[in-house]
Amino acid sequence: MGIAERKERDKEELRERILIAAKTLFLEKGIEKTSIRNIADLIEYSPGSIYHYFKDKNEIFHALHQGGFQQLMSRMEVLASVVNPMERLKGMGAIYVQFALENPDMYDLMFIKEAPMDHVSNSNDEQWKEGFGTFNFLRATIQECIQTGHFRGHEEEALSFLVWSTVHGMVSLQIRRRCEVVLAQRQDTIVKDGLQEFFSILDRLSS
Amino acid sequence: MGIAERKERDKEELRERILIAAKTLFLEKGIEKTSIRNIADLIEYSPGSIYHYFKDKNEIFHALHQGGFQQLMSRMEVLASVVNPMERLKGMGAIYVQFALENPDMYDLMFIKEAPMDHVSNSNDEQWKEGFGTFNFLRATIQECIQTGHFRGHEEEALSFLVWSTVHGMVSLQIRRRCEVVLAQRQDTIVKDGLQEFFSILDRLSS
DNA sequence: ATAGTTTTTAAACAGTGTTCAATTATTTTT
DNA sequence: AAAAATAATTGAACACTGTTTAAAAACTAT
Repeated sequence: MGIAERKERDKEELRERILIAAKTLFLEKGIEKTSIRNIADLIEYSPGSIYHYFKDKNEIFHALHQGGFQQLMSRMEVLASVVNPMERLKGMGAIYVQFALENPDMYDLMFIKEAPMDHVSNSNDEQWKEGFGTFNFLRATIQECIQTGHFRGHEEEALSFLVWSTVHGMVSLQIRRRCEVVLAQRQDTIVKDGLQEFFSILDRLSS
Repeated sequence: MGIAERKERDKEELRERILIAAKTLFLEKGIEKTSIRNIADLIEYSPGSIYHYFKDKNEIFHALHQGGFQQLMSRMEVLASVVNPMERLKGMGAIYVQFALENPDMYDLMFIKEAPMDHVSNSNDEQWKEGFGTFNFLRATIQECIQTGHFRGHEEEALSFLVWSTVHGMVSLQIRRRCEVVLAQRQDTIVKDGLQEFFSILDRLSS
């Protein structure tokens, strides 16, 4: 029964090729301008055949944005060795912002675009449902901070959401070009400067 | 020469009718699903005629999102009577979040969608370029806070951006449905809870 | 009434996501 | 090896999209 396995592998391989083509085009032109026909052209298949591997266009981009989470999570892993939870927390913020600014399109797909979320709510998506590892990592770190006497009087879950929101807010205003007009002269540094302000606030809260 | 004026008024009136139709459909179905043909159907004109009043689809939504800023700004005006800058700052946060949660589609258009920004960068848009009133109001308030001894050691512009980012982050994660999966059981209250955490941090910073 | 100007329209262009019957390729059974 | 069954692939079609443009209609000025 090795044939069935080989066919399985072939199918998986083509699926992967579709994903790679989609990612290439998406990073070049963005989601909206990447059409099924573009993807089909690139892998030299007909447009219809793609629908044997993915239910629709959103499923393709949902699959792509999963890879992004793995990337982000693996970047966070260097922080496992940081024992001080407050330092680890700041490290997470720095890595998060850096990831977003270095991969704006992928970040957009992961945290801003609505396209992939249609799929998350429909099919009970393991990668999301049972965790979203990065956010749980943040929660665990903040819990540790609280246990070591920081953030007195704050509640872990809501504070975690607030911290996430703060870094997300900065990078998403930048990515979606809301700084261009209002902070034109400081566009390039404003996110890093804002992050520094955030760090100094965190420091002030810990004592 | 009253005829030319009447024609001017007629033209302005149809422009307004297009805008109203666009807003109606946009709030019903979202930007992407609102087509020029939909708008034309609603005002009982041909699709082509719309292009005599607006350069393209983005210009229509750019015009719409201007109205949103006026709405938000007028909500902020009740804070003019609040003399304590720290109280005014918290009031701004509350009003901002409330506006976003009550008008999620308009907020989306104003601060998340990329569509209207294409137009902002091209034509030098007065409403934006010479101000974006709400952000300047925030900056002025924070400057006042600093002058009255709060936020010692912080820089006004970067801190203003950070504050804006924090509230924007919370509401945009909510609007773009990133709380559904990761904070499912607390979806309805998490933004208000996060805002409370934020306020208590601000309080802690002022003493 | 005629000429000139604006406004409005229908048709066309080039594209989109998606579906589906028909074709081709491959595997299994006889 | 030939025939039957299964799976993969295709091209055409459907119902849309934003936008352009030449022609028609409506209106104003002479």
